Amino acid sequence: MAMASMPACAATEFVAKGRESAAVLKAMLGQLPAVVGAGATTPHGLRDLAEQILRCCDRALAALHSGTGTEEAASSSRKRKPEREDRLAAPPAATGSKRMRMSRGERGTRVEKKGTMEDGFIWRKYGQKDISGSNYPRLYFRCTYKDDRGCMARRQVQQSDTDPGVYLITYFDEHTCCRDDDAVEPPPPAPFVINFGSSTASSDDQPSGSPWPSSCDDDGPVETHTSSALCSSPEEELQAGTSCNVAEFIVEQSTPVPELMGMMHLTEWEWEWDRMDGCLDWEFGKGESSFDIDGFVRYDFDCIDLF
DNA sequence: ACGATTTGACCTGC
DNA sequence: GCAGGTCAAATCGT
Repeated sequence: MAMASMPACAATEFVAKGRESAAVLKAMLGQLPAVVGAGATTPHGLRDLAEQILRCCDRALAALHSGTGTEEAASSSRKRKPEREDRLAAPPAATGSKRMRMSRGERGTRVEKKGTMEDGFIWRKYGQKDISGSNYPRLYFRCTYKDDRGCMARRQVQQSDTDPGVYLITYFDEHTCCRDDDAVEPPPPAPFVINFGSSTASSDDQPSGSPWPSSCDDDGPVETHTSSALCSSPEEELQAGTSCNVAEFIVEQSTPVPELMGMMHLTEWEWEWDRMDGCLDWEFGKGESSFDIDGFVRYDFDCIDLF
């Protein structure tokens, strides 16, 4: 809750919102031909402009991100009380600093998922805590490959009080287990899952302990390209407004920060689509649109000065 | 036997 | 002192 480095944080939020607005604009422009009718003139200039705004915002975010990130890293190395000798004598730096980070409210990337808490990664539960004011405990997971590959990715999962079918997932750190050593063993391949319409039910069928989302079980590894298998690309899809309606997408997992984009091997347009999707939720969620709001991920940038 | 999960204790910031 | 995050021994499942 504490807003560390307030100015940068606020700037980040503003830029993020501006970027999302641009993404919405871009999406709306993309839909225009479908609305007006096939063959209608595409406002290329406007779309280019929107894309330009998006790029500028991305760069601004990246700049802010890196700047505050180093700031954060520097401040996180500040003094801390000595660990208890009888328990934590061996690795004081690692455990101590991490605990400090967490305790003082390290911000992660929050994602809301419906029906399942699976996201394609394999997690090991390491803790559970009852949270005051919440009906459900918070579950703490770390990457299964923490020991094998030193992957420090963590996540916290909490069932929504208002909608028990919704899991509020907060991601911390990035998956290094799937970034460098592809040669060793393919990482869990479906960090980004797009379900269609009835996905929620199949997700419910999924045993909660299973590491894979149901949509992965169908076709094996699923990446964002899955959507492009049905639609040549999300943007084209938006333009075409065909049967593969954006409104039918339920994006069940995403990490909006650029670092995670890299970690999930998203291409640029996937990233654009990813982000845009969230924006659509954010904007269209207000009312009149036909988008499936409930299923959409709600991005929460908080302050992107983590990592 | 081994790995994953549970759960109480511990640590830290507020 | 409290709440939240993590650790690690105990327990469970295979």
